[in-house]
Amino acid sequence: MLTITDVSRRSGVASSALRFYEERGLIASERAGSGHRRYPRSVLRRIAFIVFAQRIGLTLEEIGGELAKLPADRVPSRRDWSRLSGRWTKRIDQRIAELQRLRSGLTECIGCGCLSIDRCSLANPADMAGRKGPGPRYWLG
Amino acid sequence: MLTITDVSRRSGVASSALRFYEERGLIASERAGSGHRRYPRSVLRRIAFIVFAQRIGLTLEEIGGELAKLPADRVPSRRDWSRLSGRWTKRIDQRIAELQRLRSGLTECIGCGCLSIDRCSLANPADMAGRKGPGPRYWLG
DNA sequence: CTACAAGTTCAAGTTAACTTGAAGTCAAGC
DNA sequence: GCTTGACTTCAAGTTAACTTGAACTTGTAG
Repeated sequence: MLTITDVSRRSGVASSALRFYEERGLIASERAGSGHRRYPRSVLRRIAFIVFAQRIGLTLEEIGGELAKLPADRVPSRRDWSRLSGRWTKRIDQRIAELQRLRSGLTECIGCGCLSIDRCSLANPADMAGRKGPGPRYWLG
Repeated sequence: MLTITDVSRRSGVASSALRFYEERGLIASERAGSGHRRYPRSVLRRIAFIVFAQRIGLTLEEIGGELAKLPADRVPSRRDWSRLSGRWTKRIDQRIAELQRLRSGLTECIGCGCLSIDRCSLANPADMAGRKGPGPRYWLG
């Protein structure tokens, strides 16, 4: 069993953040007789996944929802993690696709010269995007 | 010259946000005799770039810094925007690279079976990353 | 036994990027 | 002239994800 400082050091996540995650139900701890937190090794993997997911762009709430799908009664198996992993990989691919779309918008609108005309959908997306809602949202879908 | 509501509708950015951007020096406006804001058409392009940059992941402060490099004395030319565009495209590529790194971490660490051993750099990055600083930062560089 | 480092809780502070509300001004239609 | 809607400023509120501080307890080294 690890102390909060052990976990903090090994995961790179501050103790205060670990307490915060616990409060939000993302991780759990047992308590020593003293009231001090004690963590099983498996918490490190859980935390690593939390950090991954954050970098992918998930909120703590979403992450909590995902982690809640893991079995509560046992240490998650490779298969369990694999399912999560798959969903998150999908998210990554979506985000990459969005970034590529943004890049196209950026280079095409410069390259094609449409920056010189007012009807350019970059400069003036409401005109082009129409039903997709107002504004640059056109590019953000 | 456009009113704030015109600009808001055409850009998809709320009036309150436009005032906020002005306060932060990201955009500018002239005033009608009444004190009401009046915007030149060119502000739409500027706002579109702001929205783009935000989706890329730049903070308003960074965006302000970039926009400050545009000429203040005239409406930016295609060449001016192109320079910005190039820098932001670079940012996009970096972010895509990071996401691909995250995806590798996610699938490799599941796929290779290292999730079953404690020395896995995903579950326990401090051990592997060493000098790169503590924790999952290893994957985030 | 005495330090003092590490842990605890709980409330309040922080930053980004806005939004909301209050209180008042301005413009257009009837 | 009056109402209504758009506009103004300025202060304060909001959400996420933590951090910091206060006040106090526990564990450990000498």
